[in-house]
Amino acid sequence: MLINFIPIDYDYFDFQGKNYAKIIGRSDKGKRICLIDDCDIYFWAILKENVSNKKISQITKKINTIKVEKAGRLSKVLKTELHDKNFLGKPVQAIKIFITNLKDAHAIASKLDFKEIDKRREYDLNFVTKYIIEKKLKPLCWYEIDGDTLTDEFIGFDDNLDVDLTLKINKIKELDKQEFKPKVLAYDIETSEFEIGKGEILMISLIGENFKKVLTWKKDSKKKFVENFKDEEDMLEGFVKFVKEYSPDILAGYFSDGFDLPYIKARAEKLKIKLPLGLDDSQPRFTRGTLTTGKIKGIVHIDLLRFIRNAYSQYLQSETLSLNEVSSELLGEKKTEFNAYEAMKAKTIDWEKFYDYNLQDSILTYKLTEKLWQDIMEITKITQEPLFNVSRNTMAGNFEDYIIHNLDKFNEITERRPGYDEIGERRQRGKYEGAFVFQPIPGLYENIGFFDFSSMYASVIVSYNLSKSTHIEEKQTLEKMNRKKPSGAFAGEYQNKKTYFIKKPQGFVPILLEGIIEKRRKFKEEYNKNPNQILKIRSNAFKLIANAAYGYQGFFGARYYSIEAASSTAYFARENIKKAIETIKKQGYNVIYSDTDSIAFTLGKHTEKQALDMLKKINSKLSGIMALDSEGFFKRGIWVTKRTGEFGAKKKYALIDKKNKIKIRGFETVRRDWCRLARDVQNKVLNLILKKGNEKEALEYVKKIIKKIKNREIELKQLIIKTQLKKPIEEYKSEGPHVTIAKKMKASGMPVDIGMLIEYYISEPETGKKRTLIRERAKLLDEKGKYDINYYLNNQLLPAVENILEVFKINIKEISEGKKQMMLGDF
DNA sequence: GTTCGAGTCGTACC
DNA sequence: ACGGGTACGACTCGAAC
Repeated sequence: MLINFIPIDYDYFDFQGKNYAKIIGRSDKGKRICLIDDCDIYFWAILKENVSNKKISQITKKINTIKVEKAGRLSKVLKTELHDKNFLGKPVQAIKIFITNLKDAHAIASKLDFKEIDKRREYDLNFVTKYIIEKKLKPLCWYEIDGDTLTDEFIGFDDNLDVDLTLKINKIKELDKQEFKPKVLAYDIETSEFEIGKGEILMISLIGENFKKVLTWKKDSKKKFVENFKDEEDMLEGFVKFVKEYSPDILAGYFSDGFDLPYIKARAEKLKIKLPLGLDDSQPRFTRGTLTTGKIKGIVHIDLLRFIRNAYSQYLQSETLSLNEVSSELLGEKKTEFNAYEAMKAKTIDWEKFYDYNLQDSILTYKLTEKLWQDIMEITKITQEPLFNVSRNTMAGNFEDYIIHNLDKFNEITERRPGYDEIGERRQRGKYEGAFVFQPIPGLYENIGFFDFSSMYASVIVSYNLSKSTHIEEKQTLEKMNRKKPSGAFAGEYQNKKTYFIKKPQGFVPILLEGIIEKRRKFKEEYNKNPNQILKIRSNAFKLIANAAYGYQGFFGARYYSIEAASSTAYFARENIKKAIETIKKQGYNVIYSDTDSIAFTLGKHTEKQALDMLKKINSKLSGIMALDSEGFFKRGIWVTKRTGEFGAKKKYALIDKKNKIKIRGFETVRRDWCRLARDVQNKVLNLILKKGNEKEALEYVKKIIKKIKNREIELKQLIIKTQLKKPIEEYKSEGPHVTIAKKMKASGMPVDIGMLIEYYISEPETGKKRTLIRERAKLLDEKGKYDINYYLNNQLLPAVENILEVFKINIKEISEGKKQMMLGDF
């Protein structure tokens, strides 16, 4: 039987002691299909150098007899084969050991204690990853499947499986077809308490295509979309029923790994009911760890917050990743305004409003899933790991998956994941020197050019062949190359010592990374010729993965960890940027700033064309695939002094382009832990100065605001300070204002959780007290009190503007105090 | 009791 | 435990006076 099929969810099962893959997906007719496939299970024993053939056959014989009995299961070695392979770029002889059940790979591997065996590898890859690599049945790609309906051996296997058809795979053929729109169901719950399982689930909303429901047992409603149930138990069963009827490919929530799904499970357990959400009626399973993840068999549970946090957040302006802010930025739509907590506390709940509110959350989640689907799908296709993992992976994790799924091209055996001890050692290793940041001279500059290296760290890794498998110690270099100077190597640096990387052959990590950069370049070029959304998303997906390579190699949890490669990446980046700065200076330009991969300079008497010609010249001399781009030319820019000392502050500047578009970096304006007033006034000041080229209007404006603060004309809303609670209250060694407020909140029964933004304002000190700590004056928003004029002047407004005005030799602090004296004099 | 530098903490840049 | 280092700046804490 032939069908066109797209794999969506992967799982495996044991049958008569063997592992089989179970793949859930759709046919091109929209039918839900389950495929069963077998797959060789094996791992590798890498032999030491120069082991004799006689010895190898002796070992092999012994290996063939290994048996392990575990968990009532007898696992054994099926056969062995000797192969020429590569490990970390070096040729090795390795025994391929075929076994019956992957679950026992660890146990069998630990029995291989022959002194001729150097390393054991790939017993730590999971079945699904191995299966995808072996059979090339990649997630979210279309295939023509030649399969058989189940024969005697599997009969009855799919009796309890909610699919239209189950086939056992014979042959797989990849198709060109690309498009796929999954069936998505978004969900969201509302509860009476925040702590998981503590309160009741009041309602659950569901949104699909032409499908909207709010399930509740609290209060009957005439709204068409509200389904009434007699109690919570009944509602939860109704939830399962609706999900099963809708039969989605994806069940999407927002923070649903950490809240909605665990809550539903906790309540079901408490009420002693089952939650057979899986296609095989299994219940959701949770993995433990710092971050819980909820898995449903056959349906891909996606927590959009996880994806956004890992893949997207660095490109968002939102100050928090709350559903409200993210939706507002990405969709231009907000949550329904309704304070459930307040309403419940006051016991005056407008249930109709509450239902609308609950529904809107699912609507936003559904729309966000639609909006981000192409991104998730592209990354899934590139890394070839199942959607469930990709939607939760960090970008470094995605980069590692990409490597693992492409190692067969290099005949490479996969390196193992570091163990507990190894991670400990890696974490103890000292840090290394990072990026170069130019010390700016404060001032207002005109006609500024901005150059930056494109994907600098990734292109350094490729250009200097920096990776675990290409790294060599100095001694080795000298010996192997039989030279006094290691000219066959790139000399990097780690902790002030030279460390070397072979120039040739190119390592597999740099090769793979070069491929990613190359594809990114290609799709970007295509997009520029023919702008369409898919090309943009595709180019962006490759960019995201490329940019994770550097962090990956320096990350202690990486299979291909190389602190020397990471350190040397930063080192070569520094060398390159400094050299570019020197070149630009030599051409008569004034370099005013540089951070990591960018350089700002004033044109002076040069034209833009001359600057671009210089750019070409610089590019022609750069190593490998490195490239310096022009980011653009700006009318004006401002750099200020540090608060302490007379030097220019790094990572703080503002620019205005020819279209009067302003770009602000590092200033309080873009910091969420400053009050709205200080941020807005600073923003206005920067705007006025950059647009006009002088400070006059800005100064008048600031004076006006100072007066307003002194006259208590500022609304409290403008004075709220928001600080995130980063750890449990008890763990703070030093108690800042936000910790004090968090304590207060907890004491009054308000929900306080790690990650929360704590909001407060600073009130006047009690009379008589001379010196008080800020935290003693910090107050909750609904606590009565007068805002502290001095605090908001001296700790918020003036610090935000004084360094900017100082560029024009204005001392706003003196002006402010002078006014104060005058005012006092008025009385 | 006040002063001041070190340490803690949060947030931003790239 | 779930990418990296660089940097600013507020605020607390505690030693030194």
